[in-house]
Amino acid sequence: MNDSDTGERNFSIGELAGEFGITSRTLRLYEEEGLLDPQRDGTRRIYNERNRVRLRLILRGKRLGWSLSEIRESFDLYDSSHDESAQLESMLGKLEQRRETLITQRSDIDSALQDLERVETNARRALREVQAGNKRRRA
Amino acid sequence: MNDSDTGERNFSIGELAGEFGITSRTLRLYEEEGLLDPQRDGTRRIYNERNRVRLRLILRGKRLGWSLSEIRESFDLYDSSHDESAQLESMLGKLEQRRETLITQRSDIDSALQDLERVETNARRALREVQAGNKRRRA
DNA sequence: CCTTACGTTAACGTTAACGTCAATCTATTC
DNA sequence: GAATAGATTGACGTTAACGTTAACGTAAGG
Repeated sequence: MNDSDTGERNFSIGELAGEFGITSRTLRLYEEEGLLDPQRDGTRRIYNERNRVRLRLILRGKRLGWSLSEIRESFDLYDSSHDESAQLESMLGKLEQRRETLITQRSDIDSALQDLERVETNARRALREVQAGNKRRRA
Repeated sequence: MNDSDTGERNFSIGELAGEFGITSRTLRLYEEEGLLDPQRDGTRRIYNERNRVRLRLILRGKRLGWSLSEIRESFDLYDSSHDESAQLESMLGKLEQRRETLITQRSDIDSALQDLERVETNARRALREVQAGNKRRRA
């Protein structure tokens, strides 16, 4: 084991970037925006498994079209303190909001998929017809 | 019926913007980007039902995080000619790609919803505990 | 010791998706 | 007919999310 004593692997910024198909610049930006905070070896960034999980969450958020600040808010939501009831209630409200947008997003996806299938069957039919026409012309 | 002879209603840019919660600027931009092309009454834009349907599709795309050019590409895909088999095959490929990203997006949504539920039940539990503590303290 | 690879910060550049504002036109209303 | 409401084009401003470059440090290898 190259690292301290836990059975955990560590990663340089370049390794992590390569693995996830992003650039180092992007990782530094995410850190600047408070989405990641890797440890340091002197000045060098060291990423551990926990950081990788976070990164995966960030990228999932991006695939859903969230902005970096929306992603940060979701982290804040998840990490927020559980001691004041006012806090907890506002949190539950925000969670409910998120759920709603996720659900309309899912129904948007479903209708987009339906549209897609319509277009696809049309295209397949058209393709068969074109090919049939070609056969006749060659005969 | 205020308009020509078809039973269709027409809309000014302001009406349409108001109805969909966007600004006129946005509608003009979408037109500039080739996503909409309303008729004109002199210089004024006139939107019909067909334009509204398009707009709805645009906004659905936005909710899914698509860029305007991705949205335009999807329109191009839907409207593209059905006469050359090469065209049709490349089209089927692109459709397949779209389907894949939609499906990973949907599974992203599902896992995000699961995370959300975990956090929510935790928050509810914490809220009950806090409230129980308050009761005891008041007693 | 020199090169090469990889890292650092800082700063400026770029693109998309609008917002904002100015100058002007048109139709309606008092 | 003067004012008001909404429309037009054109241009410049703004923000987010990076890309790119400069200037520099550091560890490994030949």
